[in-house]
Amino acid sequence: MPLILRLALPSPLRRLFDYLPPKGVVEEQLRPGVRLRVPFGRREVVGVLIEVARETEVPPDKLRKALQLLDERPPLPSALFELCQWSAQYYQHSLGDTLSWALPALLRQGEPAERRLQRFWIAQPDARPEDPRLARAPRQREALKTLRQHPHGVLHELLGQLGLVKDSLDLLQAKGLVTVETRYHQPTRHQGSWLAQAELPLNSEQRLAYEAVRAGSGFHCHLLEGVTGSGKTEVYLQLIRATLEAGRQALLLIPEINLGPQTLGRFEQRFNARIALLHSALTDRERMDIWLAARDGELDIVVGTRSALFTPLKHPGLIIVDEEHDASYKQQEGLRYHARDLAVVRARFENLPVVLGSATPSLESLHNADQGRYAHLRLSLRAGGAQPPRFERLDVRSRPLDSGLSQPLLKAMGATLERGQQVLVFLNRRGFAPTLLCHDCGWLAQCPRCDARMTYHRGSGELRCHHCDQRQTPPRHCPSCGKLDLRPVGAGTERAEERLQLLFPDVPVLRIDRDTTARKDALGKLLRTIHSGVPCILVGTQMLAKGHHFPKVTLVAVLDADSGLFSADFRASERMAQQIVQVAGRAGRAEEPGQVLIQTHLADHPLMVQLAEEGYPAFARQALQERRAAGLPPFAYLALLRADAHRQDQVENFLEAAYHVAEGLAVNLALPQVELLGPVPAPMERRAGRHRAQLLLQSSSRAPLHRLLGIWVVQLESLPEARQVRWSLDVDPIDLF
DNA sequence: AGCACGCCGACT
DNA sequence: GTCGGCGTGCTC
Repeated sequence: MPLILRLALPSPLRRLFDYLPPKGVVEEQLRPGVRLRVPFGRREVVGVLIEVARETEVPPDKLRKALQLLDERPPLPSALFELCQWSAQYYQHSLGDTLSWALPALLRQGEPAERRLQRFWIAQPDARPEDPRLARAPRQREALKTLRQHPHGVLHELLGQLGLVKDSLDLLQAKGLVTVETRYHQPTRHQGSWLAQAELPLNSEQRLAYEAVRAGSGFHCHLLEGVTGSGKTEVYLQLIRATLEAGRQALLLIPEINLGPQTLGRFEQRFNARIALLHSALTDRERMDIWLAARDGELDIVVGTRSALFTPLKHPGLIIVDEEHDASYKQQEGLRYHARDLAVVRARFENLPVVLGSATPSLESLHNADQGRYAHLRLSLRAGGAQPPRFERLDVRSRPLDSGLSQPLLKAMGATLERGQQVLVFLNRRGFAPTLLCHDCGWLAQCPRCDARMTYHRGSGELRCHHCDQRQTPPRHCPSCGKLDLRPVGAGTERAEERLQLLFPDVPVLRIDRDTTARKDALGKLLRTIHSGVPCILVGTQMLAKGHHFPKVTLVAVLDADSGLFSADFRASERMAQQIVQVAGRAGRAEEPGQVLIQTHLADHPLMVQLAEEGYPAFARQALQERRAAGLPPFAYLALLRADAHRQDQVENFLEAAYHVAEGLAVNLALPQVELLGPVPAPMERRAGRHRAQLLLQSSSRAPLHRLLGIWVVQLESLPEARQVRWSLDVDPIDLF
């Protein structure tokens, strides 16, 4: 019997494919984890060997021969390979596709798993621009000066960017003033201490947290709940220093915002270490070089967003997930993994400590801490004894609103500006107005492709759908009754900006949202104005809630907090509270506590009261109780089957069929814990011209749910109704849309 | 998911 | 006459 190679292939199909070995390849070379190029249908793909078997169910006429063995040894270390297998299983995703998400693009295209040697131009240490041989060679002199500013050398490909000309360098090389080195492109480190800069002293709470993480050995998980300004980052830095001293590598995950450069800067100042930042602008080659360097132990610290979780580490010592509550850790397509949850799984597999940090922890993590699964560490003291911001509910029931702004709020803003301080207005809604309304007949500007209103953008003079990016010029007459009285209703950031500029003509009003920061460095320019300290008003969306610090802002106004309290999504209130607290955290400085005014029509709502009067921890307690009472996560486990299609009946048929299969499984497998809710139309039934619906599975415990899911998805794949729809299964969905 | 095959509308 | 629309069938 010949050898049978069982491969995971980059395909959504949740099964392995069997092949015969390529010509001339012997059994010893076929180690699980190596890549092979194989014919697949009418194309060639790269697969990963899962196992070598002696027999196969596949009829011999279908069995094909693999084309080429691509690796001598498996490129993916076994710990990570196991993490991928676990993830594929947990998220009910195809293993081959899961591996594709984890491997650098070049590896899944079949490139050799080798780093690229590159040429670097380096000035000799004793080369001086004053060298007499350069007295009559001004261009060489300039080139040498430029090169001397780069002690690690300049990549050959980047010479042009620095205005360096190869001819000058060749001449300098001939004089022995410049050399070319061929080596890997990677950060370097000098001999000696890991610290390039002294550490800040830790306060008592920080020290406790630091020591708690250091005290354990092997896997343990810590929830570090630290209010803004309490110095979480310093704790991270010192934990990383201790990790480096132990000869190990650290992995830091950050949310998907532009905080990478800022974080990297801080790390580079602090450490004499080899640090890499994984960000979206990297080329495939750069990404693979970092991946390989980390795997081979040639990087000390890896910083990156969600997908960086899959970076292999030769000597892993610590994983930190910063802002662990942030929704960007959940991937919303393909393999729908949650990087925070997988970080904990990975730490368990690799026997490491993991730290989840946030000022506003997710209810999931708080619950895990309550259950004793995570150690709960708290940082409540602000640096320099700064006072926490004061929260005030501003009841706007029966108060007239002027472009979404109430009189008391405007008064408070005026007073703040008069004192020479800055005001931040938080409004999580872009555009001028959420919709256009005909005052005569009630017609609303509706997106033709979605069940949603179109937002009116005055700046660009168009109606835009924020769900499918449909754009059109607003009608002059009402399309329904022909009258001319079309009015923008409600207020977005654009309208708030315009109105505030009218009301406060003497101060700049800076709008910060996706529309005003689309151009490169537009955000940087706005931030520089803010940091110059002039009194001004910032109007912005959640972009303002993340990362930045505005010491001159002493008043934060939250305009539309209510939407979080009556949304259909059970997580809306948690998100709203996190956003409010995060925005509030941007404000204030040591001497001057910030003031936070929350405009609301629901001033008596228990969650609102808790948040404003007692802060986030009390809010979270209250919200957790409500979740428990309602049997919602984290007290229950969810899986959501989503489907969409051109025709509504196709979606219905598929979900009905899926329902019956699941119902049958629940009975046959005796899994009464698993409840089926639906199928129901999605909260937005039509989006981008497609009909959407979903089926929710809810269970009081995880094991029965997963038992059912594993069998269910395989059956869904072969359902004839499935061919007419696009469907996906979301395990632990974070939003039900 | 790709990719090809296959059968019906407006055009270089 | 053909280019190309997306239905449907398959991938060891």
